[in-house]
Amino acid sequence: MFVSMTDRKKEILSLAQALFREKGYAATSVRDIAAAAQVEPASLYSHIKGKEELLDAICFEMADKFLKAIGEVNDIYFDAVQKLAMAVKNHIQLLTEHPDASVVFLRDWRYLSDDRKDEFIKLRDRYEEGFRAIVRKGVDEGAFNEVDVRFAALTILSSLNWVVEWYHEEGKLQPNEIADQLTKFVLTGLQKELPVTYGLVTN
Amino acid sequence: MFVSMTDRKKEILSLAQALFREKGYAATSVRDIAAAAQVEPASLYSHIKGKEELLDAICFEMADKFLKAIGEVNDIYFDAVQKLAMAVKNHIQLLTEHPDASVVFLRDWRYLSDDRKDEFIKLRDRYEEGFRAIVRKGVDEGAFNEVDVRFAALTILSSLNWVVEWYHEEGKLQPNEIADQLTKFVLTGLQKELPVTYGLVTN
DNA sequence: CATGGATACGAACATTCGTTAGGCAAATAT
DNA sequence: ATATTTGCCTAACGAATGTTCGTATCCATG
Repeated sequence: MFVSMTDRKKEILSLAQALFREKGYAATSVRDIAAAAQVEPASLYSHIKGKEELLDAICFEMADKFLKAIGEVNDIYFDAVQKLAMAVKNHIQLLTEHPDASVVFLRDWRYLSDDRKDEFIKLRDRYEEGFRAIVRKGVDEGAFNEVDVRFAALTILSSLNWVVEWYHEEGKLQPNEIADQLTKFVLTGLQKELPVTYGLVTN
Repeated sequence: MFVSMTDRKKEILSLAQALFREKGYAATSVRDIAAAAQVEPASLYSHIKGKEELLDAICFEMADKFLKAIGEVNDIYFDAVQKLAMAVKNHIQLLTEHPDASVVFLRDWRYLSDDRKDEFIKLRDRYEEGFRAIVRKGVDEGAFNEVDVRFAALTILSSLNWVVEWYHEEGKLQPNEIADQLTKFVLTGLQKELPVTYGLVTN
């Protein structure tokens, strides 16, 4: 992560991520970050232009990762169910691989400057559109129920995103298992299919 | 809301809610709230003990509402599916009826003081336990798939909570319609049940 | 050896922060 | 009519905020 950067700067970004996640961007001071980096506050400015650059880097790096992930899915897979499964898997993969950055990405992007925030929202919408496209494809092909596409895509993403709130690496569930369970949940829901009664044709 | 309070204090709390929602608790200053109330900052302290009292009131008022809602559900309804439908309906009802307070409740509770935060988390866990109980009941009765109860309850709540991010009162979907769609989604998922082939007994 | 970038420092800046003190006028209660 | 409460004011406090300035040290490259 954070390519084309000094090692020290990457380190600072990494520390900032953790602090932003823990306390929130607005409640994290430059002095907090400096303390974490074991450096005087002023020294940070040898590496960064300002506090917002840190937030900016985190948000747009993650946006880039998510967009690449959904791009691959829509390039490679054909079946809507397969696409969805892969999109979920990639999404969970990113959330669990970069838990700090993900929380900041999901929660603190609105502290970006107005211009950058607008840009960010566009990227996020492109990502959501990736999910909408999958749902739409599923509906068109008759594989999915005729749901409101926008509504469904947002609901799916919602159920995925909360994972960062309770996921810990020590936990018993592995990212792929989480993804599998979520995919199954999204596709078939909670309710058990009632077994077809012997001899009765229900259609 | 905010029973046993001066009208003026209720007004201030209402304004604070909107600001906290818009900018986040940490990024909202007492002066912002004072300006919204068209009053000098110092005047607020005739009504409140401090900034945190506002956050505290919002979080615990909402916690109370949510707990009452799930309490009713578990008192009245018997069937797990019915319980779930009602829990979802009540949850969406509260989210859409108090959108500002809900966002603060869901997002900014961690800026409570350590003591109050601990209390809050207990209440939140009791609410989640209400959902776990429903899922558990459904599994025990054979109505639901044999899912991880904790995992399922959190996923359901996640998919519900994101509603506050995109719900606007002008929108075409009414709270009850949102609740119905979400209930259906949670119960049966996205995938269309394949029609049973004529004459073939699939069980 | 000289140069320049990377990294860090102490000191200080202007602002903003949450909050307190003390007072004053209008509304309310006795 | 008097006393009390309510609501707001001006002024100011100390602390914390993000950031700038000028300088010093290290290290790799010319």
